[in-house]
Amino acid sequence: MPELPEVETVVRDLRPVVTGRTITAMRRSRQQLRRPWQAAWTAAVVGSQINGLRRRGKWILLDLGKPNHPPEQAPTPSPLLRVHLGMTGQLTVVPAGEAEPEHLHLVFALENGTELRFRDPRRFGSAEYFPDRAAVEAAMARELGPEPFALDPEAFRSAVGATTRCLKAVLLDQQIVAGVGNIYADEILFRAGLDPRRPGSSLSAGECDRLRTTIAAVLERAIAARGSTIRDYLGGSGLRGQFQMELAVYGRTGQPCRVCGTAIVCQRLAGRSSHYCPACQPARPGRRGQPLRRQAT
DNA sequence: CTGTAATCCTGCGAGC
DNA sequence: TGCTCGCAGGATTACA
Repeated sequence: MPELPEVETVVRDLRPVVTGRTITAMRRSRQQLRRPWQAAWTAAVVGSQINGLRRRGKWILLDLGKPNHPPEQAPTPSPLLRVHLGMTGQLTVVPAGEAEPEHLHLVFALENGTELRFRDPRRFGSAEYFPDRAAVEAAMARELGPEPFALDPEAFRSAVGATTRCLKAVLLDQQIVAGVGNIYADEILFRAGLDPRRPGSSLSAGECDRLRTTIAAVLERAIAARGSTIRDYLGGSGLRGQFQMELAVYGRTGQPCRVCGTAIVCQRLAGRSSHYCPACQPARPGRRGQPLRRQAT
């Protein structure tokens, strides 16, 4: 399930092999993705040059432009291709002759004989074309919170303290911090020693700061490991991630906590399966080390 | 405001 | 061993 570390890995893998390339042709499967591909987009994309590849939250942004027309001299606004990997999306660059896998939905032929391919078995992902990059970025600035590595301490304390929603819901809220999904939310809360059920407003300033620095630390560590491959995820170069080996709580229901040996609990929070150690993540501050013997439901 | 649940979708594992 | 069923969840939307 691609979250920020997985998306960042894809972007880092692909950036050197797609930047400066020109899209010479495009084809797609008959099946629609999460958001429909408009017929007019294909004509707009073909002939474009990929000027850059970026990540914002869990979104992948491809800056497009016309060859020999630098963005600042372009007569029209600079276009953008925006991709979301959803649950099972894979974005890779391969030689054009390579055998086509199942569930291949978008293929962009590049002028150097390679192809940028979007594969997504579950079709939770999306790809959209926007003629005006600035408009999309303005919309994303409104809808998405800050990147986790640039969190303002005071603004973060204020956002977390202002809500009674549980910490799990807070971390999944892309408006509070962009890029965290279910796996890393659980891992972050474990490493911060915070119970995922606690309301945001119950955190002390110190706990809030600890949560903020742990978000960045866990995501950085996961990026260094090229993300987590639970089942489907592949990086842009087709490699699996390695962070799944380091997961402390996610997917470890009933297994002993790696720190204290207490059985990891799984409970549904914010509509998602949430894993935590009842001893290392005490329900109330200052009760560290007291096993709660809570049963999974 | 907050939570819950349905929606999209396929693959897989548990259970019978 | 083969079937059904439930679950996995990111973003969005509807509703209690």
